[in-house]
Amino acid sequence: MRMTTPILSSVELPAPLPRSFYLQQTLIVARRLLGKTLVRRFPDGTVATGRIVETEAYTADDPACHAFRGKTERNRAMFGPPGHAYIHLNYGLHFCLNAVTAAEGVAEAALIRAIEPLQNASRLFRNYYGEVAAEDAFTPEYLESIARADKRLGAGPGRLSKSLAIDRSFDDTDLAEADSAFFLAEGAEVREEEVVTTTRIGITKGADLPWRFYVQSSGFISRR
DNA sequence: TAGACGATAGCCT
DNA sequence: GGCTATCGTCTAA
Repeated sequence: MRMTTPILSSVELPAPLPRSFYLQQTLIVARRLLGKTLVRRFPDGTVATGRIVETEAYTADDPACHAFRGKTERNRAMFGPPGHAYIHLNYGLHFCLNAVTAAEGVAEAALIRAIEPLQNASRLFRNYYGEVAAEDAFTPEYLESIARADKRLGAGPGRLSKSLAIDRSFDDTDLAEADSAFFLAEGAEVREEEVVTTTRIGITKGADLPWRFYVQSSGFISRR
């Protein structure tokens, strides 16, 4: 028996973080994004949420930053106002979601590398794996519980984008606007002793900078 | 306009 | 832990 996907009304949705949040130093923003809530509103009106547990910072004077060599068509969003999304394709396969930081004209961003599914994890599950034949054999509650425990749905920037059905067409989405397809909202505070600060993943330039942050206790980290 | 390579993830051993 | 699919973007010519 198939049950309908739970629909969260807009009344229940948390308010987006103010644009001023993204005007703090990029390293501070990356750190403070830990614990925040990523809210995704799908075209059919259903909503899924996740808790951010891993981020990285990219600054204008950082050789690993896509905008290091100046403005191009690809990185245009990073030069725009803070609080927008910068989404790029990586390795020809995976999309990566960034929150643009710093004042307009200054190209910096925080990469969101991992989330823990919160509400409507089964929707992320479907996005990631496609329609599952065995789905009808389980209760929605059971599907939701296994989906919430599935680390593939959020641990890694490419997996995260696939689960949330986010691609390059969402580049420049306003993350401080409640009507956007997705935005960032307040969440549970992550204590300082819970945060691990380390070097970034998968880059060769600026590889020694400790600009990656993750929640130590989370099981949804892309790489320890 | 060709050539190089990248902010990865999945599969195989 | 190693290998590789796969393609948009940038750079140099």
